Amino acid sequence: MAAASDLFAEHGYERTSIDQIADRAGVSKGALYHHYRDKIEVLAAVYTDLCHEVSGRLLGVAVPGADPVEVLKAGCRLYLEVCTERTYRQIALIDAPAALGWARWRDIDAEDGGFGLLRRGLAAAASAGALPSAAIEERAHLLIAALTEAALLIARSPAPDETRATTTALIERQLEDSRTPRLRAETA
Amino acid sequence: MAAASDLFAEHGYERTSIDQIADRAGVSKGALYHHYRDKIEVLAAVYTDLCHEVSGRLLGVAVPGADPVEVLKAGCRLYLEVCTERTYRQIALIDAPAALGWARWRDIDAEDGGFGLLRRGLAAAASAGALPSAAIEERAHLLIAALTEAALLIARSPAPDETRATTTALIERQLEDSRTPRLRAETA
DNA sequence: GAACTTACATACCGACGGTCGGTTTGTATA
DNA sequence: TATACAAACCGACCGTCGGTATGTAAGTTC
Repeated sequence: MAAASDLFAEHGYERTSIDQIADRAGVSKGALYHHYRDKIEVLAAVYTDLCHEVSGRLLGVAVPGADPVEVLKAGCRLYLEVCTERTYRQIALIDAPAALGWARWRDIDAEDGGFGLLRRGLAAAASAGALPSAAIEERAHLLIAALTEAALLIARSPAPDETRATTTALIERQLEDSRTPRLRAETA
Repeated sequence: MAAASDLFAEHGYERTSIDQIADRAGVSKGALYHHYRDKIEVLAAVYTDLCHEVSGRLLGVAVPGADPVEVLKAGCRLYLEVCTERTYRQIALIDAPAALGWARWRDIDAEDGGFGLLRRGLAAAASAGALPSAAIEERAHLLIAALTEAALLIARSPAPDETRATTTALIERQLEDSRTPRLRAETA
């Protein structure tokens, strides 16, 4: 797994051969195929692992009691930072969707990764009355897609810091705009 | 090109072999490689063509003199319909980004496809004062990413019409929210 | 200790992308 | 019509790579 992760991150999934992974791991091809049905399952395992790791890091920003929309914003900021790390970008943003297919990619992310947290975050904000409770699933999809796009845009930008600031502001603005309007009495 | 387009649309890029394309086109492999440097260039050509075609269709919604934001909304609605067509979905949304890479995918779309129109539409809306003129490039990216995600979500949805309505509403709402606030005197 | 499972290793297969030497067809010139 | 050259085209061949078949040594169970 570590060997595969390294090679995928460095050369991409397609350009990494099963033999290379086996060699790096110090085992034979047969051993590898004993543990994984095929190459794609290796990627699925590596990606799932990565999702777990990122989930752990993202959970750090969830301060209980805080404004749920602010928590979401903080999560988005941190996620964008994670997205710029080479390993996550290559494996989770580029290879996984291409090789696993969009559906499975999102499913794994929803189960074990940041997408799942995002959905729960939106649901929490909705049940706290801060966001509309309608179309949470769809909102989550549009948001994660925007974050992913922003990450790739930042990665290619000649001025990454600036691009990050701009896109972050746009996304946070979107979150702010979608707040449920408060009654005047509630507005402190 | 037509042969390749059909096969890609039906079986996907990876699962289509050069020999199949050549056979279907009634030429030899050598002839094919005489016209295209490698397999990826065949996809690039097919995708570029597809972008042109879609651009033409999208241009139909641009009514001169209309509210630029409304034009954008209409364009988004039409684009979402295009996205649900099998050929466009498979080639432009699934295979092209995976095989060409995100950067080249967006570049072609920006040059010849809907993404270019979107950018110009946002720019037009900005210069008409309807949208902020800042961060147009980034806005365009976030919007096209949302549209793409919505398209794939719709394609997988058990209730596609409903999902399309929901996502369309969310995206139009976003556009509406990002209007530059008008002075009170201007608001008819 | 026989039957069986697990965990590997090695040799091998078929498909596929891409190359290359060579042939045919088209075209400009004399 | 003959010559020269280029563009279009053919199909056999090669290397790589994902995946499989076969073999084997070390437990585990009864």
